[in-house]
Formats: sequence, structure tokens, C-alpha cells
Amino acid sequence: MLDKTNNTFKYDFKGLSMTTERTASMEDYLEAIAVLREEEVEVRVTQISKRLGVKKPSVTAALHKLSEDGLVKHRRYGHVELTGKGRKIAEEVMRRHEVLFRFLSEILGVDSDTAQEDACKVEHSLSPTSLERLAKFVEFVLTCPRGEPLWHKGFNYFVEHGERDQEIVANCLEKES
Amino acid sequence: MLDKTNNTFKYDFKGLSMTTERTASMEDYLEAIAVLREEEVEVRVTQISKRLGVKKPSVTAALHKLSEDGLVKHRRYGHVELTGKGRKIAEEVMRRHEVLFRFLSEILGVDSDTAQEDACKVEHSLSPTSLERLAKFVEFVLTCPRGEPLWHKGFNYFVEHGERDQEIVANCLEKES
DNA sequence: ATGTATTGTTAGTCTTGTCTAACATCTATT
DNA sequence: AATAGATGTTAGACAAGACTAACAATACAT
Repeated sequence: MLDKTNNTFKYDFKGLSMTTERTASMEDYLEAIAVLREEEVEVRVTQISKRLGVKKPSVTAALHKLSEDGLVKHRRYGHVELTGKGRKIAEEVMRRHEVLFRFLSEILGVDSDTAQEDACKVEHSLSPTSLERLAKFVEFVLTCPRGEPLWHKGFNYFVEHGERDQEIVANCLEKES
Repeated sequence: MLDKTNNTFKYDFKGLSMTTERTASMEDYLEAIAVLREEEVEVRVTQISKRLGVKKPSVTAALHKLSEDGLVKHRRYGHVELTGKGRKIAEEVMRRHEVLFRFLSEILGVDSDTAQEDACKVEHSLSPTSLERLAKFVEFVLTCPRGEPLWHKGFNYFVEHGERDQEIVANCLEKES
């Protein structure tokens, strides 16, 4: 779905093909740097370039801007580091990513790859207000004292069979009275 | 939150202020045209311009592109109409918007204005796969045979009080055995 | 220590979508 | 029918972010 060669997101809908450009925003760079920092000894332009599917000159340009904004430290031909400010933003972006990813994969049951891609895209557009609600929701569902909530089993059945599991419905309604 | 004057989306996070540009994509234009079509006799450049918070020349430019792509019909100084193809896309976008809006407002309990704004932004980035799941989820929750699901009451309590409603938890666990 | 391969940067171009300023057309009122 | 005001369009500029081609610095291997 995500085409690394031209960084284009393509999908088909009822015979219509639509293409939506995806652009790595400055937040993506910060996030990438933070993630790479955990995996590598030194963060270098080439790593960032590969991770974001972007050519090296784009990385250099982005680093210039981020440097000006005081979010990264970067000397010519040197490695890359986040400043305190940059790290704070990166951590917030990663948190948003994590919330979205868990919601998509663990609650909605979207496959992991798609969930990752979508989290990357949505993490920049959802307002803090909605994201906090979603975070609460994910926490609420995944820390259910009974383990997997019954209704969630019901949802999975619903997705798979296109109708509700009558046993669960009965179980549920019974408590109504 | 959404500043109509410069079409900028601004928010603060722990002392850091970030600004994210928002750009009305071609899908936004199609959606706007479709919505206006339901409200007005004729869809005109000025209406679209107001609805999307962009200047009129931007609308004209967008209409040129959409015309070339065969998605709208538009003669100089005339009104705007969707082609069949354009309408199909617009309807799909509206459906995505609707799903996201209902999820945010009716399930997460996000206020209506924020939910609208976020739906507008997210509707372009979520993959069809995830969106279908979300649609199922919204349908599943909102057509619960017992009315509002008990767990949803529990969630609202959780958001409001920061902890679970022990009565609901007990009720829920009791059925475990 | 020197030369080759890797890595990074610069310069210049393209695309997308926005804007302002100036101009063109339409409409409705007299 | 003439004209004022509203509505649309053109032209030209700008910003962000990507790309390629060419050049510069580094690092490693002999």
C-alpha cells in the first residue's frame, strides 16, 4: 500500500483509483531521530533517509530547519542529536503514535503493518483533545479487570461473521432486568 | 483551535507551541461542493471559498485541476457541478467523515466542533482498511441491542473520575463465573 | 600516507497549494 | 441601457518539501 519508491499512498475504491501524496513533516524527522537513537550508536543522515524513504538532500535540508528551530544539534558531516526541546516533541509524537497504533491493532484488529502506517499519518492530524480521549479509551479497554472485555469478543465476532454473536447478546441482555 | 484567518492549526503542549499547516486537498474541495450542493441551489466559487477558508483564486485553481481530472464541471463564471466520478469520490469522503465524526463525538465523547475538525483532517490519512474496521466498530457500538452499552457508561465514568466505576466492574465480573 | 568508497552537502529544479493585486464578467437597480 | 457592486479569473510570487546531479569531506584499507 505504501510505495517506498515514490513515497505515494495509493488505494482503489470501487474502480476509482486515488493517489494521496504523503509528506514527511518535521515531526516525522524528530520521531525518526528519536527512534534511531534507541537502535543505533550514532544517528546519521543515511539512516534517517532510509527510515523515512526520502533522499539524503531532503534530510540535510530538514536538519537545517530543525537546527534553526533549536530542535536538533548537527555539525556538517557529523551525527545528529536531539536537543531537550526536540526530544520533548519527539517523545510526544511517539506517544501519539503508540496510542494510535494500539487502538488500531489491538482494539480494531487492523494488521500491524497497516496500523503502523496509519498511525504515522494520523499522528500529525488528530487534535490533542481527541488524542487524550483516545488514550483514555485505549487504557480503559486494555486494562479491563476481566481481561478481554466480553463486548470486544462480540465485536470480533461481528467483524468476522457480519452479525452479532447471539450467545453474547443474550448473556448481555439478561443482566438488563 | 482552527484559525480561519491564516488556515493554521495551532496547539500547545507542555510549554512548547507547535504549528501545523493544514492544506485543503482536492478531496476537501469535492466534499465541500457535495455538501454545498445539498444546502444551496447553485454551488459557486464564493461559497466554496468561505466553507474551506481559502481565497477565491485558490478555488478557481482547484476547479481547473478538478475539471482536468474530470471530477467537476465548471464553465467560466458559472456554477459548479460534480461529475458522476466526482460525486462518487465526494460521497466516499463524506462517508469517511461521518464515520470518524461519530466515533469521535458519540463514542469518545469529543465535543462536536473538535470532532468535525479532526474528522476533516483524518479523513484523508486513514487507510480504507482501518476505516472499514472503524466503521464496523461504530456500527457495532451504536446499534447495541441494549441501547448504550454498559461498558460505554463505564468508559464515561472512567474519563470523568479517572478511575473505574466499581459498581459496573462488580456487575461485569460477576458474570465471569 | 594515500587513494577509493562511503557519506554528506550544495545548487538548482519541480510540484502543490496558497496568497495578493489587478482585471474581467455578471447582475441588478435605476 | 448604463453603471455600481458583487463575483470570478488571471498573473505573478511565495513556501514547503521533495528530487537529481555534481561536488566535498570522511574513513578505511592497503
